Amino acid sequence: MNNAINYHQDIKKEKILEAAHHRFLHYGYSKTTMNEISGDISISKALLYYYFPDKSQLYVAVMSKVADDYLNILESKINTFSDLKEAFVFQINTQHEFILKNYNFFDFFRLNEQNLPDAIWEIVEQVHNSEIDLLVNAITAEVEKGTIKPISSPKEIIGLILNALQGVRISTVPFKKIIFHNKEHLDEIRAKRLLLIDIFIKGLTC
Amino acid sequence: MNNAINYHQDIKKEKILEAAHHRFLHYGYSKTTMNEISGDISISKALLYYYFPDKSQLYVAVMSKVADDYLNILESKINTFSDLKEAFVFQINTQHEFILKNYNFFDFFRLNEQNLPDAIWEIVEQVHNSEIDLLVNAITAEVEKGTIKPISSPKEIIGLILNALQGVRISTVPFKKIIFHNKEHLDEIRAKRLLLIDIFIKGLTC
DNA sequence: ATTTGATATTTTTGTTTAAATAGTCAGGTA
DNA sequence: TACCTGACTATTTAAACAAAAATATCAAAT
Repeated sequence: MNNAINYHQDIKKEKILEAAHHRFLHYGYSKTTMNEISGDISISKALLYYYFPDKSQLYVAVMSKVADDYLNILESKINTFSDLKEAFVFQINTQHEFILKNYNFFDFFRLNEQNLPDAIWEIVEQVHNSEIDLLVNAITAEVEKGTIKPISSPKEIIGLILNALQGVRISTVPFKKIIFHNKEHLDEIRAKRLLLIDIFIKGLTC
Repeated sequence: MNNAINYHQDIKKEKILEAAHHRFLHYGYSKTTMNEISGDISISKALLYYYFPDKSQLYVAVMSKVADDYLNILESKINTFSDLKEAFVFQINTQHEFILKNYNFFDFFRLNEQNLPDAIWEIVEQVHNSEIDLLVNAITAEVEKGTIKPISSPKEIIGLILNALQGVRISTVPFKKIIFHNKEHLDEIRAKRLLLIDIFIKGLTC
């Protein structure tokens, strides 16, 4: 019986999360109202508050679920690369697909535009750490193989390279007000990152 | 006589530019008033408008002067480097000192925070192009010497590397709301950039 | 244990008014 | 004629307040 109740609760929560995900993904945090979410699945707004304490925690729940998918992909692939470049290419491509699919949740620039709950930054950091782990693991393996020269602090170097990759922008106009990226922009950025990685790998090779 | 008049005008203009530079540097565009600038040099506000058509063009004039100093340094050094690394180290250090000295004018993040006149972006672009020229020149020389492997589009590669350097951030918290950088932050970023350049150079070397 | 309508509370938006600031101009001075 | 100013107007920003919208709560129903 307790199971049945929890099962029912879980289904309801799932439905809410799904509706919330849909709204947040398309309209962002501020431009989505609790009324709309409850309306989409034909429940009262009060019921939303029965399942989730407030809007910000609902958002975090949605974002956590999305992040979990990403974290699982990374975790399942860790330690499966035959070289460092393969690992980087995987990281770049996975992040690329992930952002294409979840633009409003993990596109860096959008995160800073909206006034999202502070709690999301822990999730962002967790994802970032997972990416670092994956790549540190790959680089360490290479060092042990002797194909990459020994590094005093692999974590620092990987962090630095990820920063550098993050810096890659679309060609026209060096900086200037950053506008939301569309698919073409993201594709261009991805291509440039892959180019950059080649140089990095070469630079780290013995 | 015409010369005398122009000479006098130039002195006055210079004085205004100096006062404006001081205010803009410390308080930024929006938080500096034309009253304050004129007050600082004990002239009427109307006189300001006699010499400069409006506030935004006064700002651009100040910024142009600052940029000119920078452009002159770059130009005087072009083609004087014995290798590519030296050129990159020079670019990083020069930019570093320049931003330390002129934070409100050329610190990227501050530029996007204030609502500056659009015309400044041309100046930013000009500076950026000058940096690219310097480095393209250095890399081309290296390719001709045979120390760096031939590159199909040097300008593109240099642009990419400058993007990457721009991406370098302070360690704590990967992204998160960008706050104005203090000297310690800028020093840390500079150190990391120098580290990164080593890898790049190695990656480009034959 | 779930669910809701009604209601309270907080935040956002819009409007008005006052103050601050940008910008103009007729006229003065050298 | 070139340079300069005080007094003025026009715009922009800020403050204060009301109205609307959104978040959040709760007593009562199932």
